[in-house]
Amino acid sequence: MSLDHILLGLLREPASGYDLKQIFDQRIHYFWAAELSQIYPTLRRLERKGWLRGRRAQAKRGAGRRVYQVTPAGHRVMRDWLQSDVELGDDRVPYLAKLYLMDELGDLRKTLRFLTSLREKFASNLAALETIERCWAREDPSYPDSLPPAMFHVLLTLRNGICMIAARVKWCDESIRRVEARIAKEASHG
Amino acid sequence: MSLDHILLGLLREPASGYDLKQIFDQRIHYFWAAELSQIYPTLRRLERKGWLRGRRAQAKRGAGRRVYQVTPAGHRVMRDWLQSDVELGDDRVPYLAKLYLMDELGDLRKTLRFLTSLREKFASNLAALETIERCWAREDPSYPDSLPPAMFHVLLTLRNGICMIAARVKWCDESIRRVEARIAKEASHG
DNA sequence: GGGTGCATGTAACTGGTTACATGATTCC
DNA sequence: GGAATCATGTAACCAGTTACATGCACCC
Repeated sequence: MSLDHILLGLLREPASGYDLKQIFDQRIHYFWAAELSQIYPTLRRLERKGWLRGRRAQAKRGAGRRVYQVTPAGHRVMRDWLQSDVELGDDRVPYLAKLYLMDELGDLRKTLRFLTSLREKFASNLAALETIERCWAREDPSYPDSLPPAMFHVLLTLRNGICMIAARVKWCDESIRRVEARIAKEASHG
Repeated sequence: MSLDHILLGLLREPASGYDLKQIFDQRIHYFWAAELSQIYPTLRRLERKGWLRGRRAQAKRGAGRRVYQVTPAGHRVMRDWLQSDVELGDDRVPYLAKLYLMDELGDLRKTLRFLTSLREKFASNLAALETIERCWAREDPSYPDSLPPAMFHVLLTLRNGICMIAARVKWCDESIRRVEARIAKEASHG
């Protein structure tokens, strides 16, 4: 279960469940998601296993917060995971499933609209990631080659996000051209 | 639930659960997976809903097989799904989670080995998809621009698979270069 | 007094995996 | 007789989502 290991990894810095949710949403959303309702019980479980230690702390507002930190045992578990075999992740891609079956509609203009809407979404995701990259480059004029060690691995993953979404946008453009060409052909000798 | 709709879509041609499993594994593995233990109960459920009709048929070997076909009601459900909003799918990418946290190991050679092994896997996936594309091109000299309508949408998804995996390989290469450069720098003024 | 943000949780459900169980037929 | 392939299923489990519940504090 990767979520366990990700939490263990992120908790080198002490943090609460709420803090971790922010990290998921703001910093690593392009490769992992987690809901609070999954994070809280998972933290409790990892604590019971002795991989985390939680302690009460003061909240900015409201009642107390519970801040966790990884234990030496938890740290070992995480390091072992880091060195275990590569897991590729499953590729269930709903938009491809739809597209694959879309000839059923017998209307290429619908396919065109579908691809256009996809492209829009991908393009806005891409813009968001590129903004992050630009911020980094602005803060550090030597970007990307003299980053501190801790940031270097983050850079590699961010670059993955950017490369992948850029490839999606490019594929949308290629596909849109193909569909348009086919529509034009249908119209001319249709 | 996309699996329902995918099965409905694939069952324009009558097929058994076993047949469908072959289709998942051989034809659409690059965007969807399903186990027999999920397929069989799902088919039963869709039949109870009146979206499929199953009938007994003779098996090549062994006992009888059960062959399903979509009903008009099921067909409508699938068409509605095709025209519903784009679903992007979640991106939980275990290999990026690992890489993100891998500075923890404090050894760039481990990162390098990780990326090399990743690249190998992606490259072999890419080769498999490109083989499919080459077979198509061989069978049809006008590939990819004069495909029959039913195949056109399949082409678009296959191209997505190829573009995405190619982008992964390219990102691995970019990353490997970056890691090597950093290792070299460490060694020279280390 | 009401909205927003901080903060933690539970319960029911869904989608999917792993392991197990069964049995016929064909090929070696 | 044994392995491979065809063929269908059940049960237990796991990961993750959605909906719900609670409550404090600060600002308007």
